[in-house]
Amino acid sequence: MVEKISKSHEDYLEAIVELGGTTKSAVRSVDVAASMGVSKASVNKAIAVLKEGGLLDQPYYGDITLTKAGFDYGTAVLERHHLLYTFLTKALGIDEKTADEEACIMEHAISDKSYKKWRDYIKKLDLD
Amino acid sequence: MVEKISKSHEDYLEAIVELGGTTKSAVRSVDVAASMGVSKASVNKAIAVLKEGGLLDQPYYGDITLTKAGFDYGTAVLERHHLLYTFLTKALGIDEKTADEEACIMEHAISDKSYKKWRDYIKKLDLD
DNA sequence: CTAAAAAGTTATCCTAAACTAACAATGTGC
DNA sequence: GCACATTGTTAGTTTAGGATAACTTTTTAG
Repeated sequence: MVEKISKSHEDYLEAIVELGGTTKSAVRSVDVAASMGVSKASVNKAIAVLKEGGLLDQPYYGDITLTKAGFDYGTAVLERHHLLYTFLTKALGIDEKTADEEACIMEHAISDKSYKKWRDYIKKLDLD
Repeated sequence: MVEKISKSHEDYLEAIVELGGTTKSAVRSVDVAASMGVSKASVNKAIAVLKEGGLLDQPYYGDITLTKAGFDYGTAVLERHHLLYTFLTKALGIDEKTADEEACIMEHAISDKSYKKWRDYIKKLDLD
């Protein structure tokens, strides 16, 4: 059973996965900060919490690697984002910038059970 | 042009409309608190900000009435909620409780332009 | 190999949004 | 019409999540 974390922390995990972070491939704090548009101090604080929760590792002054749990969590958020983005752009015809912004908020709303239904529904639409 | 307000304040306006608040029909603070599951102190503080923003009126120790702008804003949020709820339950087959919870988050993500596209899309589905 | 740049850390502060508790105003039942 | 319950207000506290600034550590250029 995965512990539920805040939207903000979900965003951090998502960004790390998007930057190529895995259990093997490390990511730098400064890149997370740049990609999210937040200060490195904010990243540092979020990292401490996620580390505490067993979602990632970071040695003192070192780079960030995800744990299995952290990678799975971040990947799940990213998948929801992609799914919603596809639906908003392809099914509804919303422009890319708007779709991305709106997917960013909606991605935090979708439970595992709902995600599967969304996925099946979109698969049936057979978009492009 | 409508001023964008916080998700939290959108929730207050939505709740007031849901309780029957209009420019004519007043709503009591205590009912807003009960329906949202927050303290009356929290309602009081939110009301002060919404009043400041011209979205509602409340005399000292009096009931809440919405302004035209406040009613329109609250109604718009509520419409998005209903639309999403319908989509989640009817199109995706998500259970009512989950759909309501997830619509509560997603409703804050949808811009005016996107709302129209969602509405047209769902109309075409011809649900129930 | 060392000076400077870059990256990570820490301390402190700010804001939004909630809470509790105490107080003030209003409304109701007898 | 007064006592008491209900409702609204205010003050002070907490927590999450951001920021800046100063400092430490690491990396890199020459």
